[in-house]
Amino acid sequence: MTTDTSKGRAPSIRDVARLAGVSHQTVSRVLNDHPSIRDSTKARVQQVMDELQYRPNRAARALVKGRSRTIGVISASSTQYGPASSIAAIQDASRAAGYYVNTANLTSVDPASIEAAVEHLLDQAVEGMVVMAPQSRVFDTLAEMSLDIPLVTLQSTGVHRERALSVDQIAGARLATRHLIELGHRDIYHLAGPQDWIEAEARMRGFLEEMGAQDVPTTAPILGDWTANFGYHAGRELLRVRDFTAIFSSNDQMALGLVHAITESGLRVPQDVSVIGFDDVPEAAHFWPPLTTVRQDFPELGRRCIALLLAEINGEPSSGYSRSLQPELVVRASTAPPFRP
Amino acid sequence: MTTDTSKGRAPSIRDVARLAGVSHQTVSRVLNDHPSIRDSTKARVQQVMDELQYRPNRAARALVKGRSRTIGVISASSTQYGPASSIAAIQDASRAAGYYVNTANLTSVDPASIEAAVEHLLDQAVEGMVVMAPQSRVFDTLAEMSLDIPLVTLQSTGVHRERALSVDQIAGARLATRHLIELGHRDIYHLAGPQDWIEAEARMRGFLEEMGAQDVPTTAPILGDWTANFGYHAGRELLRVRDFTAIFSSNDQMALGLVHAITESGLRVPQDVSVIGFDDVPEAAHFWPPLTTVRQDFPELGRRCIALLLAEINGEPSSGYSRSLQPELVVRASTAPPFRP
DNA sequence: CTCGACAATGTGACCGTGCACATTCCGAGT
DNA sequence: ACTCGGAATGTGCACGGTCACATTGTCGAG
Repeated sequence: MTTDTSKGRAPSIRDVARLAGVSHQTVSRVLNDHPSIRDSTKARVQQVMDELQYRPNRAARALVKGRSRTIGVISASSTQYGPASSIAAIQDASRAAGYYVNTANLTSVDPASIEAAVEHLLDQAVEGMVVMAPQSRVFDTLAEMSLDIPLVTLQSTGVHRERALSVDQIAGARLATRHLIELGHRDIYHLAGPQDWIEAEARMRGFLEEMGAQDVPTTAPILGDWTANFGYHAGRELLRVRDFTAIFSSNDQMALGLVHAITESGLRVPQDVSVIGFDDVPEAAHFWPPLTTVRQDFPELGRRCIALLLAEINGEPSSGYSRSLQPELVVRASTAPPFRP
Repeated sequence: MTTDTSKGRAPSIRDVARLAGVSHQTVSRVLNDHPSIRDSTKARVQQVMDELQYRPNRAARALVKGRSRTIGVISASSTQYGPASSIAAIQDASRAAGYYVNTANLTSVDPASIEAAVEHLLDQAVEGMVVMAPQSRVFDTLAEMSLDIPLVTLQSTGVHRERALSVDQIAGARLATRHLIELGHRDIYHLAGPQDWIEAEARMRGFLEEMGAQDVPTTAPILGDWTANFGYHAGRELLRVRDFTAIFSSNDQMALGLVHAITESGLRVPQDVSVIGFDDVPEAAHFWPPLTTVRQDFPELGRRCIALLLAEINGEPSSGYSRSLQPELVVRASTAPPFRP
């Protein structure tokens, strides 16, 4: 007779049941904290489970319950500070809630690539999805696929049926712009992000709104690609004209490139040109000069995102969280009143 | 009679079988590309699958096969550029190979937290694990847990039984140190990472080795915490003595902080002090001055890691990959010959 | 014409867990 | 003593695939 669990397979509830002298169902009840189990029975079963190093089989449970306890994350640019912070928070929050997280990276934003990522997650039978791909095209593609699981998006406009959660980019951009105007600047450029990024568009809108509200004439924003490299080259280009005293960059990396170009040309930040960024990456405080910027709380975003998603998955009333987080102006040394000869 | 798939549950192979007029086993064979299936049959089945939007149930398959097709990643500091890049590459490579990835973050390095992360992944029945937590304590804890699944580690010494894969940190550190010595520096400080990080220790070793090999006397390295903030404060401290002409920082962030402190004190990089970093984060080229550093190919590391892990999972002969990647010196403007009065 | 080999397909059991529905046990109420 | 009811536990099946083992069909060799 088979005395041991030496069958190669991991022990199952029936193995536990046999050794504990109960039925497999009783073991199942112990696992699920059923109320009417005698304490002595429960203890005995649990002891056998420890001895056998029993571990419930998730696949079997998922099969019978029809639920995978897994959520999917679709993310572009997950190597960047902001998204990476949010993802880390999402993973922590999910794990705390007993959910597993499966991430699919988007290498490009063409529909085929997006569909592949979604299919990958659906194969996993994810119960919900978080989308952290800020290009508007992604959402168009997603909308066409008509998924029937809850969907929460970060960094989106939320024009489709999905729940959107984000830091208020427009408010942040207005904060940055107002700061420059209040310092006395009138000739302000905006170095924006890529046109099809929702966040880039929102920040640009905030910039234009605030400039309009304060009656400051504006020039057309420059469209960048988020990289320090682009900021550097845009800066060199801009310096050939030099009809400005301040630049609002749509993220910190491009601001870094701008400062690089400005410093290299012999001008000084902030005496000759003020530069303000967006995001407040951890290094921004140590750029030279330390960068004035707008801080976003990425981890909090990730946590709220999971709270919202899990609530929707479990059909709970939507939690009292506000859908929009407020960004915060961080004034450092890269902005100052304009020099007036 | 149940005409449709309107049972609420997703369609199963039996639903497909019924509509296609075959047995469920034939459907299973179509799914698994069994050779002896008539083309006409295969086409018919596939058509029904499309109509029903049939999607194989991973849980059921995992249950019967006893394999989850999932690998786990344990990672500390996943918000940093290096680890984040490797993780992204790991996810891409795994997806390409038909595997799913589950990530667990380490918020702290105490044994309880590590065990919790491992348990979380084990609950998922992962077939292999990647560990990207560079503190040596993590590996000690892991070794005690005696897992019986393949384990590949990045950034480790590989003294335990697991496979280790990493960029050759010692060689990189020697590269950086030699660069400074060749420029003519003799009074060189090393700002190291935290003592219990394997990489920090390796870089420190490389530094000391090269200094020794070139017969340059050394001072004791300073132990930092990787942050720009620490670099800044260490720099301020160091400047009170000023008995050096160059500093080799164990990563780019701390180098940034160093440069901040040096510049702030009125000295210039590289004329008065040369600074060299490690990692080559994308922004390093636009620090002021652009940072000389040592580049590591993080994505390649992730890819090789998965190649190695999957080979081990599938019992294949270990691939021809070398276990160690060579880093590369990137000379920019933050290093120069020392000023001699 | 028969037989065998192989291609094409079908049948039933099984993986580990949870659910619906028994069944047994035991004490309280009448 | 007898019924009743709820607590404690057991029985068998279902979930959606795959596997081992039939079963049938087809065709060429002897």
